[in-house]
Amino acid sequence: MNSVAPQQDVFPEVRTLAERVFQQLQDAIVRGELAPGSKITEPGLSRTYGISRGPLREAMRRLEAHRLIERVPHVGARVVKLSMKELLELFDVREALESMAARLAAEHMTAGEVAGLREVLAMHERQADLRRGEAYYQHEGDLDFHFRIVQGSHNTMLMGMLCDDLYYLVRLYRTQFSASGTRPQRAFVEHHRIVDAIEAGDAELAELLMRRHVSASRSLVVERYAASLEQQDSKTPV
Amino acid sequence: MNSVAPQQDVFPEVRTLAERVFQQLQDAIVRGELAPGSKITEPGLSRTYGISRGPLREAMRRLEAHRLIERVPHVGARVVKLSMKELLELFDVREALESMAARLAAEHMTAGEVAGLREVLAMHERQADLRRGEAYYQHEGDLDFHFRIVQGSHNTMLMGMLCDDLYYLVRLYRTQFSASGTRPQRAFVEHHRIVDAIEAGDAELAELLMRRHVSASRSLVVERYAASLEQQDSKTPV
DNA sequence: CATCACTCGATTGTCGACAATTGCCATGAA
DNA sequence: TTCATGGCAATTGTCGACAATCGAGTGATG
Repeated sequence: MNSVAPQQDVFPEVRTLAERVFQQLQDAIVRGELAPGSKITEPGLSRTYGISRGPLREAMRRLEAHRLIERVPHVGARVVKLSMKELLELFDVREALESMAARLAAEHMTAGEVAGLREVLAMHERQADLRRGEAYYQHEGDLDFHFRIVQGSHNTMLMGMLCDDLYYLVRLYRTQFSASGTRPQRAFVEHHRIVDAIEAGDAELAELLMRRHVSASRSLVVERYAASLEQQDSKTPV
Repeated sequence: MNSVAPQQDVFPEVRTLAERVFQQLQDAIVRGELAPGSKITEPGLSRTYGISRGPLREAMRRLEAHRLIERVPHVGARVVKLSMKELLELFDVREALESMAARLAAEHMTAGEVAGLREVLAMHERQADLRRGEAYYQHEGDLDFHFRIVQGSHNTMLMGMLCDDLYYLVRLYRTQFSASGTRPQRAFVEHHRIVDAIEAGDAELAELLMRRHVSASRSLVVERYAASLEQQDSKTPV
């Protein structure tokens, strides 16, 4: 159902321990239950998850490849901690990939998929009306929107890169920086215009709008960061 | 015994078995020594590389995350085999990421890096002059060119995605389809124009040119594929 | 002859133990 | 005090063995 929605603590129909602990760890990291930058030891995780180190290490290798943890041979592993530089890099990559996704979506999305996308949009608007400040649903909702467009591109490789890799990093960033409200009203307008372009089959416009959309998010992050720095400086003047 | 041709046997300064076998397998797959689509079994690889299954499985998990092998739980793993559809998907992703890379390179590349890039270009031209048809160096050279531009973007995440993931798939495709000559003369001209734009700091132009460059490669692949299909059809008319 | 159930060999999944390396801490000398 | 040094505990790397699962081949049955 909810494609990007957070997993509850049980992962059914997962046939192997390594797979389950991989998903559990991925979830724990993205939710911030494992603090960014914190060191994780194999005996520790082995105990908490009640499995041996074999499958655990396999799961960690996968997490490493997905850039959610960083390992140093013979030393250990720690949860990634996104710096502002890396966060901005992430936005550049998103801009490139998601604008391409929008373009392909405009070319390949079916009428049914477009309808589903509109439905998602309407639902999130209702939710945002209800709970104005609390932006949790807005969060997942925003990702859900992007998620659907990527699916609509019908490009398996693109889907893999964005949904399996980047979106987890985006969610990690959102918890790490506790970034709230992605400017709801503006974003909604932009979302609608993107869907309009997709529905019209206007690939170039969809691409351009998505590009601006992601770029605007990036600018907002930069803006806020600069503001927070300024505030910090005024607190510690000398 | 060694069904897989042994590497020049040593990857230096690699401190762990899992890391070494990962690189060896990656190399073997990309070079086609492990045939695309062929099944690989853990006991088999364990014997050929002389290690136990523990580190081997860790290496395989990483290869799986990098999309070089595909695994099915309790069944086994096989080397990926790029279909034409997936190959075209790969080109779309490359177009998105590399055009972004070119844009960022135009903004961030140092004079020294530009000079190095020009040097690479000149070297490949000399080599292409010498060995006209044999395009092996052209292959690696082409990737080298793109590789340097990605580096010039100074975007770590982008570098990771392209150099750690996509470029291995590109090389795999080149061996799998034994794709020769990437239209040397045309490509060289395009390469030079891209470097010109980068050196001039013209981000938009660099992006556009790179986009066209990748897109042209894609079109060429489509063209050749259509031609090969046609030929096949004429061979087996009924 | 086709189809289904079953058995068996092989492969994958998991575990606990052992070896190797690291980082910390105490001890001692300059 | 500061720095070097050596030992020690903890963690990581590797291995071999056992359990669980799959699928190919065999034979029985309609």
